[in-house]
Amino acid sequence: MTLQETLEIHVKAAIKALFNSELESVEFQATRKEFAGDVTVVVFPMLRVVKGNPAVIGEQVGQYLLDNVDLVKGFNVVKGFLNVEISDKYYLDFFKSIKEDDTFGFAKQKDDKAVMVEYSSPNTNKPLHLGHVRNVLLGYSVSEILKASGKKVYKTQIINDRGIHICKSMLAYQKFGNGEVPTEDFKGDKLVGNYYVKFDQAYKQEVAELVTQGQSEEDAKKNAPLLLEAQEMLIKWEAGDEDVVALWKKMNEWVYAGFDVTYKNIGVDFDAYYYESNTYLLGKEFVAEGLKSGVFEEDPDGSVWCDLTEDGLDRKIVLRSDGTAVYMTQDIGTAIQRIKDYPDVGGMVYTVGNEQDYHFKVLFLILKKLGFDWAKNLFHLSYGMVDLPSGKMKSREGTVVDADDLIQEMTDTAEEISKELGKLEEYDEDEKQALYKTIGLGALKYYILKVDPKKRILFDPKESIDFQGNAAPYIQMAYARIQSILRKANSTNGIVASDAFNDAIVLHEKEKQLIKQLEQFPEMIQSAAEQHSPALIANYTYDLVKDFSSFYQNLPIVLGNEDVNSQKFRISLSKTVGQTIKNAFQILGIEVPERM
RNA sequence: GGUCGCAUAGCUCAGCUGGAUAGAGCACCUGCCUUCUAAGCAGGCGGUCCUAGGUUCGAAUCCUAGUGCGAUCACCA
Repeated sequence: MTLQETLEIHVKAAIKALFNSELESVEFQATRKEFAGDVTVVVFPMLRVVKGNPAVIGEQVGQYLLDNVDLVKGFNVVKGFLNVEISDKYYLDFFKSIKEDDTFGFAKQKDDKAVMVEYSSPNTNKPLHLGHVRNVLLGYSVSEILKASGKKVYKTQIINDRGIHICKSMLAYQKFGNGEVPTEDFKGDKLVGNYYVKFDQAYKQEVAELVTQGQSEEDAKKNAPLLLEAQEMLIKWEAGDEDVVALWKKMNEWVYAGFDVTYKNIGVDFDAYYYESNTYLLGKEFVAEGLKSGVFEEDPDGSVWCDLTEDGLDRKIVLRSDGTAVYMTQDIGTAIQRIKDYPDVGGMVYTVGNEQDYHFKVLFLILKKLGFDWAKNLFHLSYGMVDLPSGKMKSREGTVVDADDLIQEMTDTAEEISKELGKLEEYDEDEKQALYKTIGLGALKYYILKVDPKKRILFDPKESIDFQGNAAPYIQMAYARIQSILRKANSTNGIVASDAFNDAIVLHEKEKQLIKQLEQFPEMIQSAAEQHSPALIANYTYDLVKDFSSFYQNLPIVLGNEDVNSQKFRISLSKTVGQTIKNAFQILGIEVPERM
């Protein structure tokens, strides 16, 4: 039971005993640091049940708690706020109960339904950029947070491997490729992306020529020979043309190999892959079923629609008049297929940008109408775009921040800073490189994850990502320091963190603050899971580390600490804080270094 | 035009179900490295919480209207 739960019972009992009234709930908050006390009971809401002066009621309740509850050792009332002081013993007992738990904060897996989390979901015609990075980091972290909250999780993606976009790259490759193949220094996704850009350049040139020949720009865009050729290619692909399919397979394989390197670089993984080239057919089957059951309706031209006007939305097309699938078709198919493949899945999370809010609203509604009971457990993890100062990133125009390049730049920056600080001299080259990556990548991940997912991020490549203050390296530094302290303690006088300390500890304010902060961690994971927000974990970790840094700079832990019992306690406390930092960063997907 | 989202310090962001004098980091200014790592600590400066109404004992938080920015409303994905 948490401290608040315990106190809630007693406050209710107090109101019952003193005023013979029933309290629905009790409102708590942390006591502000200018007042004495640890937990504050807000008296105002009680006035609905108990009439009287809030200050007087606060006094009476406080006195009751002091008389009847062991862990309460004092109180004071300021206006309508009852500040309750909690005994050190409570905090020490709590700390003892968690200090040897390396999985502190993580809930035991509950035996309920699994969640499938979709993220990344790239097109196969271009490399991953900063926008994908936000998607991938969010999806991965939310998956890990859900796991830590006690859920079983499958990570998945839908790969948009067919369509006009990949045909454009293919066509450009056919025309200008001269048999170029990926090399170790030039990944396949980059290669294919280059031909996508080349297509666009050549296409624009054609359009311009047509316009000088007198066509309107609108017509020219439709009539440019390259576009017509690409569309022809798509038709051939759908018809199963051997040459086209062979080229499509070859180029997609190049892209997948390139993506794998990037994912590995970022440090994310997947449990299941779905390909649009498979699922769009599936969607058609379910559309046919929905047509029979009356969820969908067919127009005279043969197109199939879902009428959502009664739900305040529009009519939505689910099949074109020529019988081909649209985006919605395949998403319906994919969702149903996933549940068939993983029957233990009871809900899904889609990590997709907020430009598709409407699409998912419609998708979820259609799945509900089709009668799937799991449709009520679908969640669109909608996040804001990552924009540049110049505006939106556009792959075609080459105005993107490439994922691989960005990671390399962050690693290089970490190296520069480390050298400036002149640390790491005694490290060998491999260790150094690994550390630069840990710090650089950590800084990038933290920078993105600490922001509320639904807010958009403006990324200015000229302004460097922070390595100080509310940033990953600050937190990693604290972790490394703690490991250093543990080594020091062991080498100085043989104390290890698991050594028992006795109860003759009088908690220093900074020690108590740390324990209070630790106490928050499990519920922080639960609310981060409920809200699908890694930002909560990031900000929590920062607060914990700030408290630790203050503790570390103001109190002697090993050296200069005469009291062996206190040494043991502080070492143990440091170790547990370190473990909590590690656990928190693990679910953000950020590594911590043993030294830095 | 309809719908959805966002708006807090010069900049980047916290602020949970309404609660005490709105908090951090960066930047700027002061101190602190011959004890465990200064990517740090201690402190200072900095606010019309977009505007106007409303609900409430109490509003950055909830409601209404407006302003600004973004997204979306395709037989594109």
